[in-house]
Amino acid sequence: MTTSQTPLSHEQLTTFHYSKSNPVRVVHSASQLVHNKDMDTSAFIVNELKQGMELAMHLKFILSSESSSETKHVLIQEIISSYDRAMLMVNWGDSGGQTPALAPPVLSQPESSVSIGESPQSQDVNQSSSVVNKKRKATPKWQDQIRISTENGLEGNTDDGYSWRKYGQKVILGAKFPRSYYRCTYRNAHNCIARKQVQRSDEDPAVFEITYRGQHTCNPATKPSVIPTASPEKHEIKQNNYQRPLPAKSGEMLSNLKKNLTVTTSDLDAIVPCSFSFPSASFGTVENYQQFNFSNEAENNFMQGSLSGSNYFTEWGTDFQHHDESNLSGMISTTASTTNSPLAFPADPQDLSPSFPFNDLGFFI
DNA sequence: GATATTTGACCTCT
DNA sequence: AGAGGTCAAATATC
Repeated sequence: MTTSQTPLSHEQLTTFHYSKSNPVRVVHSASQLVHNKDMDTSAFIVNELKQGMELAMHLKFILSSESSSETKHVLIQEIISSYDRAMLMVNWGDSGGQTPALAPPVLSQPESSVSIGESPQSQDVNQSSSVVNKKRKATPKWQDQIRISTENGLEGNTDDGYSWRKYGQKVILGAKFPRSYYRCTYRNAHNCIARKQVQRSDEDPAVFEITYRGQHTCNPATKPSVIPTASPEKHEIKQNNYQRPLPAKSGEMLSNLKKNLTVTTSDLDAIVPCSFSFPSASFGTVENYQQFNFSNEAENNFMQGSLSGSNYFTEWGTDFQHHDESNLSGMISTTASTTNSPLAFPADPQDLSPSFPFNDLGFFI
């Protein structure tokens, strides 16, 4: 047996959570979805502190209104996590850096109001930020960790726009559901080292925890426009009649959509910052974010279901316009927690809720 | 036939 | 030794 896989000097770990039952959409982390290698630690710290300030100000605004306690709680959580991350970065910088200079610190993930089962993997990641973490495999350098709990009504939406090939499944000790292992379909063709793990939450089977390792070095342009067939829960998907790729028409629509949604991630080895490009249409909620990036079934159901073509965006706009308080909290949470990735914000500030106060604060650097 | 998935075995790490 | 991660042959699907 040979191991053809090149050891990763830098890896990216990004964890997403999917839930169709969580009442609040929360990005648990403001980690660097868009991680720019040029963005040094101090910049991250500044970002986090700034984010915390913005959140605090918004909380103040919220407190003076009749907002739900849930919204307040989310804001508080985000503020705490923001400052926590900043402190971690400071500590990390002082530690002399076991982590390579280019690798951002592993970010702690304070539990949010959305209860999500932590996998051993993510626990390791969390611990590694503040405690000397002895991970197996030469201590991978986690660059990112993003967690999203979102309600979208679409179960098992774990597609991120990339094409994955399942290469293993493992029963994890203490976990009710097995963990599935995927790697980029273009691993051989393009030497793409991206991998991901998908595990269903014990606590909430509707929640999928997706952990990304490594970044895609394959050329996204070479990716097929059809939806990857890989699924963490194949049996379920079959039950949901999601066994086949999208119909050609839907695939084409998706392709067009994805032209506007460029997700470029790269390993630090490749020194290519992650970047997202979205159309000027509404963007900023986790829901939106997820619908675009993480919905395998979502894309399918989405296309086959109620939406067609540009409705994808229209729905967002509608969603924004009708966001109630709790949804707003999700938006705030999302935008706040992705401060480090400015591209995660709506391209147009108008896309934010009218009551969204960040517009006035020069949130963008 | 090509490609993807399944799954038992093996490898690495703690 | 045990757990997690990966490989690769067998199998399934297109």
